Formats: sequence, C-alpha cells, structure tokens
Amino acid sequence: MSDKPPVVRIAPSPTGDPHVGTAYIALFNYAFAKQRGGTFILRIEDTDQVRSTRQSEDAILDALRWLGIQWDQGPDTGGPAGPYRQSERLPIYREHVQTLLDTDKAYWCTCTAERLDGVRKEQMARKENSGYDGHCRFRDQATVKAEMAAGTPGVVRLRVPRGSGDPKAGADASSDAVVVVINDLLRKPVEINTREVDDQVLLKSDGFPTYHLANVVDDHLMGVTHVLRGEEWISSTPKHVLLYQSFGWQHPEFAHLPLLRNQDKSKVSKRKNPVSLNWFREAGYLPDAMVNFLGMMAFTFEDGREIFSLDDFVQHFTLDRISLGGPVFDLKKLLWLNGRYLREKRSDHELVQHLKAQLFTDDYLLQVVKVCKERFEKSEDFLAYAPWFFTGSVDAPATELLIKGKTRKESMALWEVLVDKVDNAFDWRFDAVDALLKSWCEDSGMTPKEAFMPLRWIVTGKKATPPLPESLTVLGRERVRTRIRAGLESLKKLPDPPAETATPPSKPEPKTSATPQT
RNA sequence: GUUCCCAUCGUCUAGAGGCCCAGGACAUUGCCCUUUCACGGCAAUGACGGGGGUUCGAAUCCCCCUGGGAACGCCA
Repeated sequence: MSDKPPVVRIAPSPTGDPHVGTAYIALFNYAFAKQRGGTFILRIEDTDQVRSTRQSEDAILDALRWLGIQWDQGPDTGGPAGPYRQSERLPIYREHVQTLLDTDKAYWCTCTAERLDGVRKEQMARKENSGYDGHCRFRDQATVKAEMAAGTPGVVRLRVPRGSGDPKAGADASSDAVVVVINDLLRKPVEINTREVDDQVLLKSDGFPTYHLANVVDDHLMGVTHVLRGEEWISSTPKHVLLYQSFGWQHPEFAHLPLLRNQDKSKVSKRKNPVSLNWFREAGYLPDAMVNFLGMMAFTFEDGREIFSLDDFVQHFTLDRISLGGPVFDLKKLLWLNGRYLREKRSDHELVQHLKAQLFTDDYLLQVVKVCKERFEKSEDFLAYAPWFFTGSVDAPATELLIKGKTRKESMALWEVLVDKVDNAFDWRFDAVDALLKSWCEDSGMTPKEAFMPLRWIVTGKKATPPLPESLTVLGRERVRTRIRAGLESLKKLPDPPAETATPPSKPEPKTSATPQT
C-alpha cells in the first residue's frame, strides 16, 4: 500500500431514512482516512430521479453529524472536486459517456423493457446467469440512432470485452477468455470471466447516469484511492474495473466490508430490525454508544477493549483486524453499551440535559399539552393519562389488536399495510398523517370506526386517548412505526383460533382477498 | 437457477500449526451485595458444521461436501 494520504468516500443515495448500514460504512471509511491524514468525502448519489429526495439527503447528513462522523468535502461544505451531488454533475457524465462512445467502448441500445424481461426469463429458464444478450451491440449504430431520432428512448451500454467461448460475444470475441481479476484488500484475488459480466447500462434514457458510471467517474475525478464499501458490491466490481480500463484509468483499491445482518443472517432490513438512525436517536441511544457499537461490528481492538471512543477507533482501526463473517446487529448488546455510557460517561447533570432534550423539550410538551389539555384536571392526572407519549413501547392486549370483523391473519395483513405506509411517509405533518390514516381505511375497505379503536390500542396501549391523527402526529413516525411492529409481533404469538366473532373457524380459508365487501 | 463471498459459544468475537480438552464481552442461569428494583461482584451453562488430506502436531494450511449470505434492474 502506498503511504500517500488516502482519499475515501461514503456515497449514500438519498432515498429514505438514514440507515445504520450507511453509518457503519461511513465510520470505517472515516477512520481509515483520518488515521493516515487522508480525506473523507461525502458524495450524494442521487441519480435515481424518482426516489431521491432532498429531505432524505438532509436527514442523512444530519444523522452522520450526530454521530460525529465529519466529512472533509461534501455537498454542504464544498471542496475542490465538487459538486458533490451527482445530479449536479450531469454534464460531466455525458462528456465521459461520449468518450466511451467515440472509442467504441460503449454503444447505444433501444431495447424495450419488455424485450429485456423476455430475455431475462429465457435465461433463467435455461439456468444461465441473466444479463443483456447484446442485441443492440451488434446492430448498426446508425440504425439505432435513427430509431432514437424518431422518438424511441435509448440507453448507452458498456461494450464488455468478451472471449471466444462467450455466447454473448458475437463478432467481436477475442480469441481467449477475458478474465477480470479483483484484488480485494480483505480477500484472495477473485477471477471473473467477462462472460458473467453484463453489458451494463451507463446512461439511462432520462439522461442520468447509472450508479456504475457515476460512481467510477466520480471516484476517479475526486481522486479516491480506496473504496471501502459493502460486500453487496462485490459482484459488480468487475463492471467497475472494466469501466476504469475503458477510460484508461487506474482503479482504486477495493475492500468490501461484511454486511450487517438481521437475527436470521439476512442483510439487515427495516422489516426485521430498526435500521433508521433517527429511530435510535429518538429512542434515546447516545451517539458515542452508537459509534462504539458500530465499531465492534466486524472489528476488534488488538488489546480486546470493547469500550472505545470515536478517536480511539480512528487511532486503532486497521483493515487487518476485520473479520469477514457478517455480524448480526444485536440490539441487546447495544442496549447494554448504551446503559454503560449513560451511567459511566455522563454526569448527573448531563443526564438531566439528555432527558430533557430527549423526552421533555418545551416543543414536545407543548404539542402534547395541546392535544390533551381538555382531558386532565390536575397535573398528576396528566402522566396517568398520557404516559405513552413518553415511553418507548406500550403494552396492549393482543386481542384488542384484532380489527373488527377480521381474522387474526387479516388483521396482521392490515397492520402490515399500515406499516408500509408509515415507512414511506416522509411527511409527518398533521395533514399528511390524517390523509395516511384515511387512505389506509379506504384502501382496505374499513370505516374509521372499525379501524381506529384497534389502532388506538396498538399505538397507545390505551382505550381512551386524544384523537388519533393528532396523537400520532405528535408521537412521531418512528414511535408509531415501532409500536405497530411490536403489536404485530404480539399478534403473531396470539393463538390462532381466539374468540373470533366474524369468521366461523375451521379451515384457514382459501386465500380470500384482503379487501373484502364494500 | 447462475456467479461470487463467507463459516469458532444463541450473539459480537480472540485465535495467523504446538501457549487452546479454545479466551473475552452481551444474553441466559445461580450466588453475593441490598428494605425493593437496578447497578456492581462472583460463578455456571455454552462453540471450532461434516469428511478427507498435509504435518510429529490443525480451530489455524489444502480439497470436497454441507450450511449461510449477496448479486444477477434504465435502484443504488
């Protein structure tokens, strides 16, 4: 390894809540750079026009700042290699695509999504690795461009060098197999025949680059020396290496870090785990405990210490001590750590500040008071009436979580639908929440009267509360989401034939649609 | 299905041929401290997936199997 200061980056795409996985990868990159006096870049990969939002971007930056992971260059701070938002670099990508086109390293393609689907299915049926079949690769480019001039949307694809044994090689096969070697800093060299590599789309028909193109161009232009990213990228690394080669550039070093996992070992996901940094923050986890915990995923200190600060981590981090088995994101241990930080790293005074900032801000109290003031007569009643505004979880009898007229399974499906809606609801102001609840009822053919009582139970654990839209708005999205999930879990454990009033029991009935009657 | 990656207690992991009949931490259980609950202390339970090699000697190296994961998009 060279001893020049490294340049690394974290490149989140702003398409949702700030994710623990992002923080984990960011932390390792940060430590890698800082330790050797290098540069840590934050680049926003917002080339998905449909899903990217500025709100998400802001939330991601904010969450990383909360953890104390500070970048040297980024969309907010600027820097010599900017702009740091890919949507603002479009001319750069077009220019580079043109270079590839000019040198015949890439080609235009007008294949439709339908055709591509068909090809993919056939390949799957033939038990092949699916990928573009190279249809347009062998067509006359002038013809393809004429189609586009006539209005057919087109994309640019990479002309992956192909060996003679490759069914996708056609006319331009070279005589020998073409093999790409990936030298991952954490693994043995991996050799991949380009037969396994797709003629990847580089420029989408909306004129935006794909991840692959933008990523390679930016990493090169920004002088990135080391790419530390999630293991999920390992199989597209050959594409990237090929792209660097097509441009005549030297590629950076790669190190693919093991993925955070759910209890069942699958890649960590919001379905099975809290993954939003906002959730942890709102639930009262301390940023330094969070960093400590993330730092012990896949990494250990040589001296075996388990309690360490961000600075400690920066000082002692080394790729040599990364273990490759995917670490399960174990909330129990995080909780223990947080407890230790709370009682060992905070003074009583700081704890008071923490609680105030966490649970009792003037702003929050004001909102709570607004929705409950008609409902209590002296201050002591208040906590008895509305404790659920301040607790993490609530305890509702599982039987109350069955929706009127629905079986246990149907109820669970309806809660799932709600969770999905909440997951996607980035706007959590009153009107949005109100609309969300209405659409939940309407989509599922329920009246608010049927739906709201169980909803009240699942979210508040009480049968008497202020109006729900107001309450949920104040309570906040993370808490609402968590409680519905928790309710779902307790429904899962409910014995199947409980006193169900609606459907006569016997068989689980043959898959009726979840949206019955009118 | 195809390609690739990975494989030590339930979980995070130590271990880079003898120091290991495998060490630490979380969780679990028990005991102690204590008016209670926590905290804290002590202790216990608990793992090298299987089979072949290599070697005087393997958790450590090699091969096969098995298991797990990821990727296969005009998403990143």
